[in-house]
Amino acid sequence: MAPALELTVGQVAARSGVAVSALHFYEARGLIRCHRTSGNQRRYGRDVLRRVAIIKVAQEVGISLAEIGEALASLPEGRTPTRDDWNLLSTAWRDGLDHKIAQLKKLRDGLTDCIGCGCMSIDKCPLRNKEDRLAREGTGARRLVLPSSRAREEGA
Amino acid sequence: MAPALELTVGQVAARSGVAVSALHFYEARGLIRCHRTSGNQRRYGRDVLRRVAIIKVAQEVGISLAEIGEALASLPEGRTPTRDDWNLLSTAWRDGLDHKIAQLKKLRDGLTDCIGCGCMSIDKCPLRNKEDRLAREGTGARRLVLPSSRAREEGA
DNA sequence: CTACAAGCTCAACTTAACTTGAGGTCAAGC
DNA sequence: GCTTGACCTCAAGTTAAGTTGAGCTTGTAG
Repeated sequence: MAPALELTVGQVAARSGVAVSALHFYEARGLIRCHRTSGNQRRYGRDVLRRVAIIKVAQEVGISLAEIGEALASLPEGRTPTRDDWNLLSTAWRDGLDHKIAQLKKLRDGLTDCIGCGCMSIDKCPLRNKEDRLAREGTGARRLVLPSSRAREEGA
Repeated sequence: MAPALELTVGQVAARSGVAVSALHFYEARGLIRCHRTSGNQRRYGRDVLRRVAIIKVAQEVGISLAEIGEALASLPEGRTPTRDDWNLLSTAWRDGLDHKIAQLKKLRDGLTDCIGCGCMSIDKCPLRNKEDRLAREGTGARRLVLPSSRAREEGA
């Protein structure tokens, strides 16, 4: 059935499961790109589907569009990404993803620990103590950030 | 050093690392609770620290305050949570957390797979195909939801 | 060759999760 | 007993991530 090389915005929306308006939005934020027909309509290369898939999965685990955009920026806009291109993105995210996985496990197992300790002696709770320690290191919100963002903040 | 049994809002903010305004906000949303002094000032029990710790960690992995609130609602407000109370919360979240961990791993390993396949044949990419399949099952946004929310949506 | 679904732009609206500010109260130290 | 920093309430502002709607253009199927 030889699929078309180019996809319309509606086709991308249908295949990726995100709304057309969201695709426009992602484009405005520089996360995806397309070229235009002579009549000014968007046409997407097939790699946009993978980009959108990554955007969606990343969002589901609490990564902001800004951070996703940063990571996706390492991919070439003009051509289909090569193995090395994806490799770059992957290594840029690996640490952050591992960290998040650890956070989730800590939450899950922390709750288990809470059951174990019965939360009768709150000071011994690993979950609480971790946060308490963080609090002593400074004030204000400390959010989990991906390596690239962390580096940016430290540099500032 | 016999720590005080009750904490002021400022002390909770300092120890938990969240702003006073955020604590007020969580209270308005029913996520935490306190009693008042004769002068109308908030006083918190020590278990609020664990609640806030859970709120923070859960938020970091993309769980909404509404969902966190639902889970925390299973904890007793009037007394220090017992082993069974935490157990209830834990089992309510276990599936959702496992699912999120799987999503994160898929993202991490999916990127690895992309490197493996070089993304030359996009149709074989496990990440993209998963999304594409989802898209065929209906339109609109499909977000990862915790079991309780999922049940609520299905009931509506 | 024309109807009409699909696209386009741009501005305004929405929800979540807070923060900021104004205007006033409480309480601990000197 | 007063001053000063911590609290209080309530309203309005902010940022992220989209959605919705109005008004206009494109392109394809009959």
